[in-house]
Amino acid sequence: MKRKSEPKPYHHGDLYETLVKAGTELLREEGLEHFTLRECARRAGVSHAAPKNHFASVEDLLCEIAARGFDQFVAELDAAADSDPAHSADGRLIAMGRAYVTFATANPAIYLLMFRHARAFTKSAHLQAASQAAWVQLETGVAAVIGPERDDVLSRAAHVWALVHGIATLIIDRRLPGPIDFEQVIAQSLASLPAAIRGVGRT
Amino acid sequence: MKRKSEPKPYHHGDLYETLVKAGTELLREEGLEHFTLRECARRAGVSHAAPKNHFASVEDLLCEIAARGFDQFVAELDAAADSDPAHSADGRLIAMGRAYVTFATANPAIYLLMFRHARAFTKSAHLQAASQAAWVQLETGVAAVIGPERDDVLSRAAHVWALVHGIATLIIDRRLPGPIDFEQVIAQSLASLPAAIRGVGRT
DNA sequence: TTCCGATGTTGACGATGTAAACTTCAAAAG
DNA sequence: CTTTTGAAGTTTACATCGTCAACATCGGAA
Repeated sequence: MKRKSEPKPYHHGDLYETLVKAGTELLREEGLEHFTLRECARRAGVSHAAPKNHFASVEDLLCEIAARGFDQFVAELDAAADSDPAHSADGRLIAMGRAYVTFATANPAIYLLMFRHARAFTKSAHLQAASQAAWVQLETGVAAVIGPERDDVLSRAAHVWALVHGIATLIIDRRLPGPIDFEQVIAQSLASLPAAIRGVGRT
Repeated sequence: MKRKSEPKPYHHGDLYETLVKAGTELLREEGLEHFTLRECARRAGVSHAAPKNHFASVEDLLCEIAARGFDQFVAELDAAADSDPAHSADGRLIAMGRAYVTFATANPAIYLLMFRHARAFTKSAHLQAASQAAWVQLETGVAAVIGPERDDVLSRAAHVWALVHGIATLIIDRRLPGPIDFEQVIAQSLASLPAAIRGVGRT
């Protein structure tokens, strides 16, 4: 038959994409703690063992979801950096930092999956590539701020990452005391960043 | 009988302490991901349902373990601050930051339980008190650096916390790229902290 | 000495991830 | 056009988990 030209190769729809989509929604709604392979199958309308044909384990499905999260993440940070009106290196880094925290708080469960979930990060080529791209992006931004000839680009990039990652996770986990103004924390922290990574006594 | 004078009130030993101890060891050995109430009971030598008499749920046991972790954590940070040779506010804050990261990397599973595990933090008075003490400790250190009359002590304290929390979690989760020198990251990040939270244009 | 209630055990329930055996069906092979 | 084949999906099963309820045990209060 094949009246539809979309990829519907076998009896059911293309379950792979359906599962990734259902898994992403489940993650957004219930969080990583309540993420369940059987619930993904339920939402996809198949039996609980059907995913086995497409994902060897629940980790494999999570890896694919995380990899797609990284793709979107990198794209949003790139867009933010380019939208900096002053087109200065400092402005680009700060804009990226803000976009970082914005992505994290807008997609908390996916962010935590991407940056916290420890397991099985070496098993997916897609995930490794996307994750690597994010790091290169950060390194480039830092090098532009402190100067590419510096020998501490790596550790300064780690400094930047730690700060925005810390802000993002503390907000997501609701660890900051009630009266704190998140916006003020973000603005102040990011504003201090270029000078901090440039180092006190250096150019 | 009671030949032993140690607290063995009923048929078995005092299971409460035994479970906390077994749970802490299990956490250190296997991590939060593989923490299991039944395994705690197994290690304590009791049946799988025995813990129910002392902890209503697995979360309750984790709360007690976390609370004790906070007690030790606060003590170590206090000791580190007092051991600063220069006795300067900056030096005390940096020493506390270093002790923070040291505690986290030395007790990764317990640290993650304390600062990451989202659930049920409002159910334990012990935990709430210990956690609050840690925050006050941080606020005091920050106020000493930037001046107690400043109106942004809260947000600057959040900045400091975010930085050390970010460093700690990135190291624990092995997210930093291989060639990075952790010690350099810690030293540089902490060194930049006093000036960063003092603000560029202020005293 | 008796009795009670806290403590611990046993067995059960539903949920999960995963494996194996079985079924279905589209497309390749003849 | 018929046959075969193997990927995709279903069913069943198993071990594990947290939690609950019914029962057993025994130290200390009455």
